[in-house]
This record gives sequence, structure tokens and C-alpha cells, in this order.
Amino acid sequence: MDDKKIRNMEEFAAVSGISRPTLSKFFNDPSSVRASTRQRIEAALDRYDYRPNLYAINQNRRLTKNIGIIVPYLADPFFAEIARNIEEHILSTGYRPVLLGSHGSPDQEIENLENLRLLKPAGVLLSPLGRASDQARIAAFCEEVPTVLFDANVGSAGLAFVGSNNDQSIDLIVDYLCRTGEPPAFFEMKEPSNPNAYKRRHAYLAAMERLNHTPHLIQAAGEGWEFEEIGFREGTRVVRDRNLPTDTILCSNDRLAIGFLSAAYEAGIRVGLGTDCTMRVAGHDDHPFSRYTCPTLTTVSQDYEAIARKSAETLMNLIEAEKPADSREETLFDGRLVMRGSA
Amino acid sequence: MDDKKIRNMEEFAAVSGISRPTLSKFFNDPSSVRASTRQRIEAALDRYDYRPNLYAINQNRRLTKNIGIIVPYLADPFFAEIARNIEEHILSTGYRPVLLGSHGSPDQEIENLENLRLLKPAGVLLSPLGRASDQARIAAFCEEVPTVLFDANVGSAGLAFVGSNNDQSIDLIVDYLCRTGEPPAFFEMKEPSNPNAYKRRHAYLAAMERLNHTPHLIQAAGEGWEFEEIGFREGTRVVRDRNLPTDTILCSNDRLAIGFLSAAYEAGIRVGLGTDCTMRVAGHDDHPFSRYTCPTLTTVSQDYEAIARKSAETLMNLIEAEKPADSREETLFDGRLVMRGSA
DNA sequence: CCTCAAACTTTACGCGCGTAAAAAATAAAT
DNA sequence: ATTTATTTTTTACGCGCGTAAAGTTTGAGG
Repeated sequence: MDDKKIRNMEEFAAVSGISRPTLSKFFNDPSSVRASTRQRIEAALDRYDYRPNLYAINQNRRLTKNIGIIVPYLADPFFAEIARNIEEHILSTGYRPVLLGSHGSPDQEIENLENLRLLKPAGVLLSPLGRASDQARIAAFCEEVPTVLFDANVGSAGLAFVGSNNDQSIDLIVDYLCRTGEPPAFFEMKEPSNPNAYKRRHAYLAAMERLNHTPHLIQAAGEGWEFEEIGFREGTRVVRDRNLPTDTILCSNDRLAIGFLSAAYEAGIRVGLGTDCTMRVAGHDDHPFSRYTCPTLTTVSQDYEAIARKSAETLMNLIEAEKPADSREETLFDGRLVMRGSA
Repeated sequence: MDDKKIRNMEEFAAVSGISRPTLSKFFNDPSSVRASTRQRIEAALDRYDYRPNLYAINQNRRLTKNIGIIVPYLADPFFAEIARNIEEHILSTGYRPVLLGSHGSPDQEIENLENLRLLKPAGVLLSPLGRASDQARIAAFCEEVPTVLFDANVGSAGLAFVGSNNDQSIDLIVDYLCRTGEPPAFFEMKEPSNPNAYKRRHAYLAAMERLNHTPHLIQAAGEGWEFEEIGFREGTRVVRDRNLPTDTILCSNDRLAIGFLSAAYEAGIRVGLGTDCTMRVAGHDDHPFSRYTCPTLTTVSQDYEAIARKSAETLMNLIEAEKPADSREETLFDGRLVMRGSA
């Protein structure tokens, strides 16, 4: 590695003996130059360390190789995990992922969109906050930038949607719970921030009706993304009052269930399937922590990997195709029952 | 909002009646123009929506307003949380945070550094992987870009370090555990990836010696960042073998403790302070989930907010000062005992 | 060896903005 | 009203790269 500093493509052209336009072609797509030329360039590249100026490259492009990824809450391992998966897929296609978290705040979400717009991204993968989102501005953004929504739908914004099939997954676990014990009550937030929560509520009601059981909703007050806290608080109330028509609780998501299980433990109530247990609790999502709750949490898995892959693939196809796409594709992945100790 | 599209600063100068160089000054620092001029510009800004081209702005700058933030593992809520705090501080100073996660991979860590270098950031806040990190390349990077390390130290790279005082915090909890029951054994990974883990081990040994107790290390095999999994696996073994000289376990971090508690629960061992409990378990970090374990986890808190604030402030000071800094500042924050149900 | 398409070189311009220098306008103080 | 310091305008150049056009070289196939 020669220590001479290469300041721009001109200088690199001089030392490598390749003309600047050819170098430019190479950096945009190495396979676009003759193999022998590529080798000469690559040889020069590891003698002199030169990388094209990112800002100069993108200044004249209408679109860059950036792909924006926005998730509502990075401190939630579910989203951190799915974001990680998406990043990998983006990288493997030669694009550059740019990850932004909205911290549960609609203002931050809009600001993230604004900042992304300045980056002139080729496309965006957006998991919106949901109910709190500024629908109009998200829709406006989607008009300008090819955007695929995942996990949560907001109106019909975006070119496509990838999520999980709440009808199927809730049906699955309600069915399981009814087959193996008392039919479940449904534990959720009264005013969920996430649209999936509404779908799950309806799916629960429908499943119970189908099985000829009386549904029972337990709705916790509370705002924001501190689901464990809310689950704990309301769970404490539920087990104290003991006026449930059932011993089985299906939580709208695992984070609520984690809080609920903690509350049950503190109250001295044994949860699970053993003869000494007086309650069953199930969740939804297969959250990374759900295998370490006490007892381990029976839940329905969301296929993180599949959602990440499909979202990324769909976006890349739309970008490469360049045509405005004939219709808005919606892909829903089925959940899989994960039987553990709690139900 | 007029619908006429403004394509560049030239056009915005035309419609706003302000010359381009003055606009340029304004966008770099609104307070650098006369108040009346600023008002005219701002008036124009909300009639026409124009934002300067990010790439053109940065092309001619040696440094940008970007601040890189690299954490070893974004799916760990501890790092997600601290990153969120740092982002807020950065934003409040008018800089732009760029968050990158290394996914526990040294290669990814180096790649993150490379990518950041292309962004010409004004500075970087780096929480390195630790033992697995490519020390030489990190040191080289720190020579080029003003970098402040946090959470984990790597050699003496970087202009400053901000972390927690493991000596103090471990001392604190060992002292507490010894005062209130049997002296603790120390549960950790045999070859921890994080340098804090080594400090904590030594702090434990020193504290036990000071209190005239025989130390006892329980070292779990395993690699990577799946600490709960490792804690669960090794915890299962520990409670099965039952050959401990003590009923008290101090875990090197909360994530190990979470796994350990789960293992104890599965084995039917009651952990906590009650008369029916046969074991005490404590952790370290005050991980976001530690208040929802069963029982709730007694631990030592790391002051997330303080570490985030101090890291950001230190970096900003170094950037504004521009002088190469006389010495490498190390700031360690004390832990605070968080007494919950497990010990 | 020749042919010819593909790949490369040379030359040149443009992108949107930073910024320097000199001239002009404005605001504050005498 | 005049002086003076501050701010703005005018003019002009440069940054590093994309890319178009025209000319030249390369190498595969006959």
C-alpha cells in the first residue's frame, strides 16, 4: 500500500493508468468493464487506497443507492431484529441501508421521512407507528419515493405491504387454547397504537364466535410503547380482582404477556400447564425474550426472516422494474404455533 | 405553499429576493444573517418548500455535520436505549446522528467505520465490540476522525472514554449481598467478548478478598451475544449439579441473569428473599427487562442517560475546540443499587 | 492478416453549492 | 447630513464526479 494520498478520481486515473470515465463506469458497476481492465483497476486499488467521494457521486444522481429503513421503535428487539434482517438483504443487492428509528413519536417519524428525502433514496422500507402516524404526510411521501410498508399498514399508502396474517395466527392460537383448556379472554390495550392490534382483536372475536364461545376482552388503559409496564400494571389488577370467567389469557402481543406473567408471578399465581397451575397465558409474536419468561411463553411466531426478505425483495423488484406497478401487492405470512410452558 | 418546484438555491434566491451567497450563509447558520433578512428568508421558506441539496453541500466540506454512532449490537435493548439517548443529544446541538449497529461482528464493525469515513463525519461515538474488535484498525480510524469511545474501551484508542465504574458498582452489590446473606459466587462467560466483563471479574475478586470471603467463579462456555441463551444453559447445569458453596449468584450482566432466572424457574427453584426461596440472584446493568423477570431482578444500574450525555458532550467539545486535546479523558459513572425481588 | 464490434481514451460540459473579492447598500453613530 | 461599520449583492471560480460525443485501441472470429 503506497502512502501517497489519492485525492480524487483524476489522480487515481493517473496512477492506475486507466481513464477517468472508465473508472467511473467501474465504480458504478465493476462488471461493466472488460475483465482485464477490472483486474488492472483492482490491482491499483489495493496499492493505493482510494474510494470515490460519496457526495460528489450522488450530487448528480436523481436517485442514489440508498435504501431507507424506518421502524417505529428500535429499542423493541422485535424491530431491531427485523431491521437487522432487512439490512442484510439490502446489502446483498449492492444497496446501502440507512436505518432510522422513530422512537414511538409521530414527529420523529415525519422527520425521518424528511431526512430520508434529502438522501434521495432509491426506495424506502417503512414500518409506520400506526394510529399515531401522520397518514397524509406518509401518503405524500410514498407518492414521491418508492415505498414498501411492512408490519403495519397505514391506509393504502405505499406500493406494497408485507406483514403477518393476524386472522390466521390468532385463529390458530385461539383454536389451540380452546382445544386444550378453557377458552381464552383477550388481553390488549384499549387504544392500541398498532393497527395489528385491531386486527387481532377482531380475529379473536371472530374465532370465538366460530367456536361458539363467549368472547371476553380485557382492555388496559395506557399510551406509548411501554407494553411490559402496561401488561404488568393491568395484569396485577386482573389477578387481584379474580373475576374472570376463564383461567386462560391470550395477550395481544408478547410484550404485554411478559408484563402479565411478571404480575402473575408477583401475585403468587402459578401459570402454566402443571397440576399446581391455576392460569394459562399465551402471547403473540415470538418475541426474542419470550423463551426466557417464567414460565416460557407459548405464543405464535411471526416469521421475521420471511417478512424481512419479502419486504426487501418486493422493494428491489419495484425499483429495478421502474414501472409504476399495476397494483398494490399485499403479502401476509402465516404464524406458527410455538408451544412452550405457559399455555 | 406555492406549488412551483424550486430546484436549487439559485431559483430560491430568485423567488425569495435574497442573493445566493446570503442564502448559503443562512443555511449554514441562520444567526449569521441580519434578523430582518432571516425573517424574509423564513417567510419565503414556508411559501416554497426548498431544502439545499445535501450532497452538494457536503462535497466541498472537509467535514460534515454528521456524527457517527456505532454500537456493537442494536438488538440488545441496552444499546438501543443508549443510542436513542445519544441521538437526542446530537440533534440538540444541530448535528445529524448516523446510527450503525455492528451485529456482534468484527467485520461489520470495520465496515461501519469505513462507511462512516466516506460520510466525512465531524466526529464519531463508538462503542466497540471489545475483545473481538480489530484494535489496529479502530486505532487507525481514531487517528483520522475525532472519536469518543463509550461503554467499552479498546486499548487507548480515541480521544476520550466514557463508561461505568465497574469497580465501584461490583463492590457495591457484592457488599450488599454479603451484608444480607451468603457471599455470592460470580456467574460469567469464560471468554467474555466485552472488556467490562473482565473488569467486573477482577472487581468481584477484589471485593471478595477485601471482605475476607473465598471467591467462586462460575464460567459459562459460549460465544457471541446470545447471553440469555448462555445464561439459561449454564444456569440449568448449575442448579442441577447443586454443588455450589453458596446460595447467592451474582451475574456479570443482566442478560445472563435473565437466562439464569429462567433456568431456575424451570428447575422449580424459588429465587428471592422469601422464606420459601433457596437462592438469590443479582445482575448488573439495570437492563430494560430486568424489572419484568421472575422474580424482579436486583441489580446495579448503569446511568444510561449520564453516559449518553457525557459521551455526546465530550465529543462536541472536542469538535468545537479543534485543538488536538492535551490528554485522553476517562469518565466513569458510578452504579446505583437497584433492590428488587431476586436478592 | 483482416474485419468489426466492443471497449477504451480524450475532450468537454454540467451538477448545486461553498466561498473569495470587490462593489454596493444598509443601519448605526456622530 | 455625514461618517463608519456591518451586511448584502455581484461576479466568478472550484469541488469531484457523471456523462455525452468523437476518436482510438483492443481482441474475437473469420
